[in-house]
Amino acid sequence: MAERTIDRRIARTRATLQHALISLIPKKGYEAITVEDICDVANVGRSTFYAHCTGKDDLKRRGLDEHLRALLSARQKEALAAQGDGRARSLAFSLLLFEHARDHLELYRALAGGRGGEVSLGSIREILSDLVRAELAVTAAKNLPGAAPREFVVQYVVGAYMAVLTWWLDRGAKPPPAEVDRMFRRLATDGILAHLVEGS
Amino acid sequence: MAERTIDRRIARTRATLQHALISLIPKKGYEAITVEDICDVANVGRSTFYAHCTGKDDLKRRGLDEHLRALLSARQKEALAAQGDGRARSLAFSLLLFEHARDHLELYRALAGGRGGEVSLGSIREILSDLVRAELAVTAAKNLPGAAPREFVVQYVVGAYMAVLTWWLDRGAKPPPAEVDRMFRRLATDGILAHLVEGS
Amino acid sequence: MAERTIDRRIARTRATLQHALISLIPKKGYEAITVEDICDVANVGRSTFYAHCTGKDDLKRRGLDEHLRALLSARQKEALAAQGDGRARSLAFSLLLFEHARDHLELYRALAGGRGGEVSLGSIREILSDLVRAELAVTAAKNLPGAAPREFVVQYVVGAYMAVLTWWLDRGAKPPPAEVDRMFRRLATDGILAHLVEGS
Amino acid sequence: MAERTIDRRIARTRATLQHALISLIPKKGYEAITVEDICDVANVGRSTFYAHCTGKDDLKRRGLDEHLRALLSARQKEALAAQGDGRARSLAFSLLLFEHARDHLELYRALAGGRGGEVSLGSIREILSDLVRAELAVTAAKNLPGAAPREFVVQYVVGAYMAVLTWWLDRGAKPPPAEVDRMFRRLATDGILAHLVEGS
DNA sequence: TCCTAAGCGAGACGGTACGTCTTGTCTTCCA
DNA sequence: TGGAAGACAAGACGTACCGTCTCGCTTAGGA
Repeated sequence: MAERTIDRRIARTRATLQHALISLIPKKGYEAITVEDICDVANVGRSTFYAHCTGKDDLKRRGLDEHLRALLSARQKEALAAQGDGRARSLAFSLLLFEHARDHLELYRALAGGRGGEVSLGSIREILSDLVRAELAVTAAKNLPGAAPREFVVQYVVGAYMAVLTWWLDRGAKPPPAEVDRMFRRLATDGILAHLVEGS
Repeated sequence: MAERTIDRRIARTRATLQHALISLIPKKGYEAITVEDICDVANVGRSTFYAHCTGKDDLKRRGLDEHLRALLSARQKEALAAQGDGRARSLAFSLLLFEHARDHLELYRALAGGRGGEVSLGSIREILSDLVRAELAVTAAKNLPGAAPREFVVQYVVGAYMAVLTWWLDRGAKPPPAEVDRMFRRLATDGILAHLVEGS
Repeated sequence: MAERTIDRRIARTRATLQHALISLIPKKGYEAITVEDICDVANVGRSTFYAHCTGKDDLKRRGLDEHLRALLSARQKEALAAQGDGRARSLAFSLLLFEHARDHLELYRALAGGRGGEVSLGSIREILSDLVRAELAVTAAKNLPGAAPREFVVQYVVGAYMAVLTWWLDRGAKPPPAEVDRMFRRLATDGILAHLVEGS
Repeated sequence: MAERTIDRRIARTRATLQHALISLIPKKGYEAITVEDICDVANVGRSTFYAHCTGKDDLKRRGLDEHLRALLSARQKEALAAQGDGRARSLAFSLLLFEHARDHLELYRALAGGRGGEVSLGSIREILSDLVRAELAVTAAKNLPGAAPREFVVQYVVGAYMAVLTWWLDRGAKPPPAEVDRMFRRLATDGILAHLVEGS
């Protein structure tokens, strides 16, 4: 069979599975979903499911990965390119992702909320780490003696961001993205002491 | 039967179960452990297990959490009480937990490492949140207008700490606790900008 | 737990499974029955099923085996004991089994009919072989030179009997057992030539 | 494409499938063979397989049965035609099949041996039944009163033959076909009593 | 001292999800 | 246009855990 035709069929099945998973998450919660549930919704046999991924987690990861990595890496390039003032433009992904999360609120809340939240966000975490790592490589000219290793800072920033994002989503994403973004970047760049004594 | 004797028996069984779980974690990883495994190691019948807790997670929570909460909250009080200078003493739990993690490296790495890491650390996260929340209640006199909500800061700090802790453990906890603690608190209090431009 | 109590519980479950299988055979035919069907009828979990037998065939065999071997070996002893005239009493099992089959017609037709018939009858075949072998050991004084080996005769007789029994059951067991028994033993003892030329 | 060419192609594919099945039987046993196995060996797509037959059993039947039926019915006709003395020539298929089985020992043992033996031999049984039925129609002039129905005798003879054949094959087909044939026909025509008291 | 109620081990059980396997259908392309 | 390739839906399989349960055994107070 022609490769392209097959590829298209496969891609369509894969997409159906992704969509089935996403549509189920709000109904039952990620943890409670079974492979059979997904197959039923997607009108797909169990064997087909396992022909495409090794399990529920794998399916989720593949979907999220492709989605996010495409989104972020594309727009991140612009941000990095347009970067003049290190302070103003640093952590460029932040606003981008807050906005994206608000636009796809259902999906994000489903992924991040409740028990399996942290697991689900593993992929986002990795992607963000890549971005922050790249950004720091530009921003921080050299690895100063006595300073924390660059990877340490990466983990610090990404960990903080993920926690804040999750919390914001769990509360309904009520403050507008721009404001959350401002708060996060202020804490990240200036530290909590500055925040505590002066306010914004 | 006398209540006290019974209580003692019960406590002993409970402790045996806790110990069985902890001893299994390094061997198979938390996720892979089954209730039967625990019962086998503890020489306990399934029914007894379920007489004491509702499942694996419950057992873990009761054990680890009580343990940690006792450890941290006790010493945290001293820290809070002795707190004169907000800068020097803030985030008092940090060094304490780094040290504790290094002392029980096997256990922590088992909990934090690999796949289910974030899930397992959920309890620690909650405990830390409580601590930071309490600390901020003292440190930050009022909720300044324009500043981030206090809970936002809590999530930020705890998220960053957990990420850094996990990363440190995954790397083998090589830098000494005191140094990691210093790096973390520097980033947290003064922000990454200070870190980037000046060094320590 | 006391052995007897457990044994009783186990025996009851086993019996329930046997009964479920037997009750299903007339409805769907042996081949079409799934393990899940049996479990549903028996109100038993899959795991319990597999704790008692290795599969559908095994369940069937265990049931049939116990049942028949008990029936035949008990009554066969009497027959052998009372045996005076080799001609009149030979192949003593024949009438016994024809009658038993008619009394439990549903069961036998279910087992013997259709596709899996021969498979199902494997156990009966073995049991009968044992009986005939024992009978020949008494009847045939010595292994005459030029004659067929005794085991050959055993296979011959049992094969013929099984075929005749199956055929009779498939036709509804209409001729009375006594008559079928007479026909079979006549053919077996005197051969088909005698049958063809003289009649009974 | 010319019809004949197509027909030839079809026939060739069919033959390839047959051959694939036969070659697999000794390796895995009939029951364990899957359609995919056959397709792999035959270098044929699944769709092609199902274009030629409805399943594994169908393929076996078409192959083995045609083969045997051709072999037996051709030579059987001669036997029936040349039949003068009912005793000497009766059960003419017997020697023929014993010889054929010995010549294709591997195949027959695969079919007859072990578990699924009787199932696989179902086809042979049917063919033999047809032959014996035909022979009896000639030999036994009329349905004598009191005698067993003709079909009863057919089942009796075929059952006995199949059992003896299987037993012989399972033992390695050691006695030469002629001898087994003699023993079988002696038992069949004269009965076991004659065998027991006089020998050959 | 015996009695009695609880904790406990043992493990059978009903259930549920898993990942694997085979079947038979269907679609697309190639020769 | 027949056949190869193989994706697919369907669904049975045997396994692994789960959480519930029933059963006796032990054991340490209160009678």
